[in-house]
Amino acid sequence: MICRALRRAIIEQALEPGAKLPEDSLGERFGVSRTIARYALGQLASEGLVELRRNRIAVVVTPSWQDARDIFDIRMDLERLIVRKIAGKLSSSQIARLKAHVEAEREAEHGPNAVSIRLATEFHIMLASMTNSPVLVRYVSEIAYRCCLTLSLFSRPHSSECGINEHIAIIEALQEGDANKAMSLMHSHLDSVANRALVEPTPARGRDLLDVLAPYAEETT
Amino acid sequence: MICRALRRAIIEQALEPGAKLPEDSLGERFGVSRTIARYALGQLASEGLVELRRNRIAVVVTPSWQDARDIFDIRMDLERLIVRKIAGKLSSSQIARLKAHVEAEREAEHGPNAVSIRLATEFHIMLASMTNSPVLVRYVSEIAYRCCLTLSLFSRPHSSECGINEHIAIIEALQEGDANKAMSLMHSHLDSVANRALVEPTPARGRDLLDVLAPYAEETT
DNA sequence: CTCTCTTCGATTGCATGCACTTCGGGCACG
DNA sequence: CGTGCCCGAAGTGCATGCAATCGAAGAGAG
Repeated sequence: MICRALRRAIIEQALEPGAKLPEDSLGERFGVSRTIARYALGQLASEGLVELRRNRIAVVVTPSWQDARDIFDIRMDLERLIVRKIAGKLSSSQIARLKAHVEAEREAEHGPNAVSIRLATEFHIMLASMTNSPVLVRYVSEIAYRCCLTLSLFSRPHSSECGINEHIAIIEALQEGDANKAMSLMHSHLDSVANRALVEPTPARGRDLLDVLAPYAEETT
Repeated sequence: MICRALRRAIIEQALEPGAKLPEDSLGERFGVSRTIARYALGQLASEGLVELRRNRIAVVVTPSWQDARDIFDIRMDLERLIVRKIAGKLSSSQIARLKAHVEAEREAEHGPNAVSIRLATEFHIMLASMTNSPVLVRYVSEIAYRCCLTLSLFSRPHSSECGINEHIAIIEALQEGDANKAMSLMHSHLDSVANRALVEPTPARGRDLLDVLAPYAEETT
């Protein structure tokens, strides 16, 4: 419960990376005791959204550039696996649900950026859930959520419009049962998201003093 | 700590699927309070090794046949990704560590079955860790551990000898830097493990009355 | 004015207490 | 002999208390 709320707050960037998450405050805010808040933090930590440091306040993770690349790599493989699994096997009601979701994406297109990012993410999770593979759903959810974080860090001028058309194309390929086409569409979709979004971080724009000084520190060691 | 111990107990089948895990007993056994035991159970649950039912004693999960297939599917993809990532990029010390591990596998070959299964599993996790991708390590670990459980359920006459030679072949392909060869070796390795191990459960041999009756129950709903 | 040390409030780590739920054995009854 | 019910023991869900730890602000020295 509180877990879900926290997760949403994080992926919609209401809590930006680095934000502190004291157990008391969370508990008080949600009307539960520290025990519950603590449990939620543990869950989120195991999903890689929260960083738990011993004896210190938990914080929203700040994914590194390397993390981002890793995660996108894995995501690419998993999502290709998903479309391969479900291509041509979707019921008409499932297709309808997908199309309805894309419609919702289009409506939110000019709304708040965080919402459209979340919707785009949920589209992928919806696809995953249609494989009826709980593990796959969990992994893709987790990875997709972390991609949200990453996108918020490394891509200021996010524009998701093109993504919507690609979603539609993927649905059509799935409907036709053309697994290879769907896989290559998904591939290029994710690839374009990654390349559009993941602009190599300008080392100068360090959010944190430590990050900026890291390369210099190496010389002195 | 207690988490690691429990995990090992589960994957070595000291605790077989369905075994009850009361918080008090665990805490007492490990000399900690319920709080810690409870936390460990939560972790293991999020790894899919333990099933947490509200107000009821936690139990070691009993993977279904369908779960097993799903997990092997995903594993196949992830492990192919791993060898693709590390082919030709391993240092000589890494190669040495891999070979040493295989040697350990060979030594344990005629020891207790559970140990050789665990070693075989750890070989794959070792490979994953060489990608330097924390997420990949976590997923493969989790999946591999669950495969242990699955193997213990669906394959009585387990023989891992052939697996050892395949491990060696994979190492050599990685050393040569032949990503495609390594991937196809890994593919056939996992495929043979899956097919050797995952004998379709004979419906008659229901461990549990509920399992047997499950298909019939659907009609009545 | 800056740097360091110290101290105290803030926060976590863990254990324990209490209320509620579930389980299992015994007992009455068919 | 089998079946249903009931109640005590066992176990979980959650809150809270206490000690240990961290960190930020303030005092003091240079």
